[in-house]
Amino acid sequence: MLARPVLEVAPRLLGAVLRHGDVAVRLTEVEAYDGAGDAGSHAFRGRTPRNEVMFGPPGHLYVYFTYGMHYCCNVVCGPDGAASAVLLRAGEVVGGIDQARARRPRSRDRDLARGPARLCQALAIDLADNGADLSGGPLTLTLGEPVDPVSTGPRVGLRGAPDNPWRFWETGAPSVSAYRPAKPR
DNA sequence: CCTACGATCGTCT
DNA sequence: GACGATCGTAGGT
Repeated sequence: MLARPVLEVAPRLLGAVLRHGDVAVRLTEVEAYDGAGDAGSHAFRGRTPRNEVMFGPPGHLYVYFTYGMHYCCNVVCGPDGAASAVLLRAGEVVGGIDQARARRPRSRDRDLARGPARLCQALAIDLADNGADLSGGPLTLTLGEPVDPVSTGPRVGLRGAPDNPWRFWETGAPSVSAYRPAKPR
């Protein structure tokens, strides 16, 4: 399934569960990054040490560090070498909630994984998990039943990329991240 | 609810 | 040397 085209995979990841140790998050919001031809993608300017996992086989986790303090994670998908990936933007904690609360002590439950960096915090994902195989082991992604209805809209925080509706979320889910417009400069 | 701003450092030009 | 697939807080409506 993850080897299908990214625009097909992304909405199917809604409802999937990502588990890391005891904490499990059910995904409610994702964004598609469509390979080296996508101006919004880290892969747009070619392969670099940071993004090399994106260019590998599907089913692995691409983790990056940003703003000097946050991690975000993606599921690599599409055929091997396509460099496409799905950013995991938000979800709801469905397992290990005590541990997730301990990692984000000031969050209300619905906010524990509401946002890509918060999701990584709740799941304790960092660069040590870059490239991890999601088919088993400590980090596991389990697909669920298709979610319906699904809403779509523009991706968050991008500048200089076409305004494609490549953000997908479960309609009405309370854990969907708050929209933040791209910061003007 | 909303908008504004600072934190903080790896990555790429 | 500029910028970033963000977040938490502060303050206004």
